[in-house]
Amino acid sequence: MRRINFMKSFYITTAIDYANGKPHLGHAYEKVLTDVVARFRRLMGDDVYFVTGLDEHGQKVQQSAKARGIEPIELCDEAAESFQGLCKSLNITNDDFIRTTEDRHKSVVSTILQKLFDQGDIYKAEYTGYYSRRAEQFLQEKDKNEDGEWPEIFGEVEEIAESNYFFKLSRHQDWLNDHIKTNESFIFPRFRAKQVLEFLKEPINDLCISRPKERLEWGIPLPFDADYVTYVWFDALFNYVTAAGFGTDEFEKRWPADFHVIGKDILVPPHAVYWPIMLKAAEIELPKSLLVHGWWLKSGEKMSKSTGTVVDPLDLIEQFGSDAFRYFVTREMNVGQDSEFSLERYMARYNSDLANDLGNLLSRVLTMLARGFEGVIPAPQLEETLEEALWKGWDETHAKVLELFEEFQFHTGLERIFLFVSSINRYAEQRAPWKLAKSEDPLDKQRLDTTLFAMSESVRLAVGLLEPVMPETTEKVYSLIGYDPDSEWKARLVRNEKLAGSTVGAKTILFPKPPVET
RNA sequence: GCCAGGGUAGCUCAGUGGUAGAGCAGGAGACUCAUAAGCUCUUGGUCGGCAGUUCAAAUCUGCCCCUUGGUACCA
Repeated sequence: MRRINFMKSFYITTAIDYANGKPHLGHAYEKVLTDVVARFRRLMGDDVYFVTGLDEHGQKVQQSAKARGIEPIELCDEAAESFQGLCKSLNITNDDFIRTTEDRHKSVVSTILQKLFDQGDIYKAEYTGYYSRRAEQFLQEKDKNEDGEWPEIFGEVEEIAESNYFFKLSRHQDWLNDHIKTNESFIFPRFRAKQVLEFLKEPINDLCISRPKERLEWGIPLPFDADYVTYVWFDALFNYVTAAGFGTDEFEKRWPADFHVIGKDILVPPHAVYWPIMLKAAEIELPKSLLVHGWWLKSGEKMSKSTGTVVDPLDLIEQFGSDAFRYFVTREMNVGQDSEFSLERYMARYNSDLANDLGNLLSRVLTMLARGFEGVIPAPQLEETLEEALWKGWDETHAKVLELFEEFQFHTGLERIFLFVSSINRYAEQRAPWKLAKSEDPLDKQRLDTTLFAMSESVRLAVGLLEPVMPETTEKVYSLIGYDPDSEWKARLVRNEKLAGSTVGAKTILFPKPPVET
């Protein structure tokens, strides 16, 4: 008898990136966003399973490999290394990295395709269109010039007929329409669902899912016709199911996915139309939710004033650390909307929030403790109005930020956290421990102890809340203030007096500022 | 064309019916523990435009303008 008392995983995925390309800001953002959600859920106690990966088949990969005189798989291996390197440099906590050329995936795709073929969801038909031999692809009306001619780059264009396999989409159109209407949480942000419903108002055509092998070899063969490979969507989308362990015991623990994190460009039709219908036809449960993010605008186009060279946003990871990068993209992007990337904004956030407010605060605390307390955090002696206000501020921040993070409002959540950091700096000014230290009054001595404790404790709390976004910083600060994070996250976010008696580390510059450009 | 998002202080953005907000940038000041950081005060907006609903609108309705994206077998 099978035991059913397992805990359902929180299964979250990114879209898989196409192997014929280099990592850019958009890839980096999607991984960071997903990782922030994954870390947040993990800290909240969920059993998180997080997968990202690479989409490796298709015509462009085949063409690029051919142009370089290498095998397609060699090109994919390079890309896999490159994208996995990106994950590593961003501190991404994915549990798996799926590649669509892996046997486990080919096997799943074959199984599904055969099932759908057997039950009549896939049929063969002839397709007529304009074909460019040079580009090795069929062209669309929109590919034409304004004068109605085919552009030069396509060379000779001829109208040809080709037999292909098609997947029946339309039979589930009404069902999908109903599903999206009734499941409010299926698409986040909600307004994106309107676009899908709009799309579904018109009758949808069936989806061409194959390419003849004579045109495309680099793909998964159709199990029921060796002359064809499957093309794009069955190959790419089913990665989510493969990675969840379809066909193994793990599958029922992980599936359905809690979130597919995707860009707005692949919502309609792939993830919101093809994917649900494919799953419905295959009799597999639907993912619970699609988390749709916007785009970074003008990425990589900003010029450095001093050198005149283009700044690659990804260079900033190495230059200022992964936490700074993660902070920037999470703080600036309102999930669902677009945001503009610029070096100026980046440096403003880095200098102002990270270096001046947070990093400098830690410096002051460590210096004062080293100077007057031999590096040991004193116990609090009293609680006056200023302390009460500080802790009240924390309670409000803590509650509100968790609420915002639950709703993916990371940008506002981070804003709240840094408002709290500011309040610690304000508290320090009001208490002025550097003045208290010079007083002979015993009450002032009590206040001094209290102040240093309160500053240390509030910094501990603030960086604790930052952990999903800035895990390295959290760890580093914990270590510097002599805090052992042995309890679970929720408990660590509650104020206590355990820091009293801790020995702190030497003064450390968390976020060094770059030399001022002149 | 149609559909959707955005249009709030110089910049980036919060704010869904009740006297316009934050951060950054700019200006002034006091302080000195600190990464010339932090703190206090301050300049700055007829909330894209025009109508309408309402005792009251950035917030609801209509039209228009600008901008981003989608408009399928394209990754």
